Amino acid sequence: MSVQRDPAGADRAPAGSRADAHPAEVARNVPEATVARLATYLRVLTSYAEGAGAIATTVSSDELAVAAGVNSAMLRKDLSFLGSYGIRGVGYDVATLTEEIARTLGLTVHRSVALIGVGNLGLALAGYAGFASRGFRIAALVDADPARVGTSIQGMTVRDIADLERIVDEDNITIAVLTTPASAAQDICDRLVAAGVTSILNFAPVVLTVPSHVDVRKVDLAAELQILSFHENRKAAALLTEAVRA
Amino acid sequence: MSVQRDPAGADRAPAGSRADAHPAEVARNVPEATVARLATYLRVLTSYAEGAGAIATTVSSDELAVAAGVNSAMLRKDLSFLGSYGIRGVGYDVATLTEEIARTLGLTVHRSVALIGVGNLGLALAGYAGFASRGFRIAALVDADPARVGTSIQGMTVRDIADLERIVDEDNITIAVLTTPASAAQDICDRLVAAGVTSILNFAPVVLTVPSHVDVRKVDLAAELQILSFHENRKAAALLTEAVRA
DNA sequence: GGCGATTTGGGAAAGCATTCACAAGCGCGT
DNA sequence: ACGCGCTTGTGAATGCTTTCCCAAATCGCC
Repeated sequence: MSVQRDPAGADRAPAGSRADAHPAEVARNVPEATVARLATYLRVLTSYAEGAGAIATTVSSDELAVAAGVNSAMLRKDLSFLGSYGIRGVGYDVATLTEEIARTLGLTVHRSVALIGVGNLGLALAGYAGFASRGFRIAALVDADPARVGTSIQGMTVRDIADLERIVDEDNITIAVLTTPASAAQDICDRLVAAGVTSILNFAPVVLTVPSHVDVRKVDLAAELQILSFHENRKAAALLTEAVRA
Repeated sequence: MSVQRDPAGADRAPAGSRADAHPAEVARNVPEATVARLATYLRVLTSYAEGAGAIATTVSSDELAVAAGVNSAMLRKDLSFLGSYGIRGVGYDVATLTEEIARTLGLTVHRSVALIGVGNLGLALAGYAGFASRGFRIAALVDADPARVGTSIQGMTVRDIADLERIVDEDNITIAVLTTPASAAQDICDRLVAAGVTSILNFAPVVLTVPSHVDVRKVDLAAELQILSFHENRKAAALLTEAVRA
């Protein structure tokens, strides 16, 4: 998602930067929609490698597509943006593909993530195993509440929002996860950006305004439910008209 | 269908059901991308109504678009799917538009939501004010862990997953939020569907397989970070080539 | 060494979504 | 009553995604 890419979202790099693909491993310009799916493919591949017994060293686009819940043509096109790592008549080597996707997603480089706002949701995210197991480590927990600052969570000490700039700088934070109340979000966002953060995952229900070099992804939990509600409504209406017709 | 819809996602109703717009308030077939944005518009409108003093009883597509972080032409097109509720030369009446969006999203009907899995994330969601304030009430908390079953959270008693079918039935649950471990997700999903649930918000990092009449939305937190990571990578590469050129 | 079964890669078509651009409608001031 | 400025609603244009489809590549078998 969501873009401020929520559902869709496009902010194009306005400047040229055609990135003429010469310097070895500059990722070709992969479409946004593809990037979002790469993460899924990677997860499936990982589970293949460990889970199912490492028997299958190779996987076909069809198998992988089924496991990832997408059309196999789409999967092949997605992978073709990374280069030609498949073998015709055979499939994709699990290890190679895994590595290639991980590199494209920039997961081979360590990136420090800060979590701002240690309320209920922040707590849950701090302990979320999925982050750790998929290549991310929370490097700092930050909060504004004096009652929380200094306490220890998951072996980390919660630090004071007053020191935000210093924390970003010292720990080389480039990605921040924002779980503050809506009222504080834009303010903290501005400070993060000023301090050098260039990517923000925003759980606060507000639209953040950022300079064009900063990426924001929004996760709006209530919106997700509302979208489901819409479909419930549609289904109910469909049933109704059907009943009327009968 | 049975598409997962993570970032984008389109599943059209394949069958006819042209919904000839006769039966009063059948929602015209609103594009998926639009539905996702309606939730945002609704939030902004609500904050207008309360927050900024109820002075402005009307709002222009430009104002609203800026507040929602989208292009004003897109906003107008989005709203036009609901019907013609604007007044040329003036704008949209805040109250009318709010109501109209809420109705389109099916928020005027009460829907019971069950939360399955009361781990860290589940706990956070149970207490998430955003749900309550935006029209959803958690009607049931369910977990498999005997240590948690029977405990009280947010004034609700955690119930046993063994009673899942009865709970869904008795409380008339149509929407379920899944925050179980990945390994249990598909299994519980199947039981939910069999019991009559038709919409699922899935936080477990697996692709759920469901019949076509069931909607699934996936929220993959680690994937969000990976997408940001990709953009970090791209930005770094852009800087690099720029430096080389100089 | 060649043949058939398989599976990728990618051009081309089809389908959606976003943006542009402007005519049509509305209110206000005169 | 009328014109002017403002703002909606929407056809057309553009751009992005997905799907279709098939030639080219590879393996295993005879």
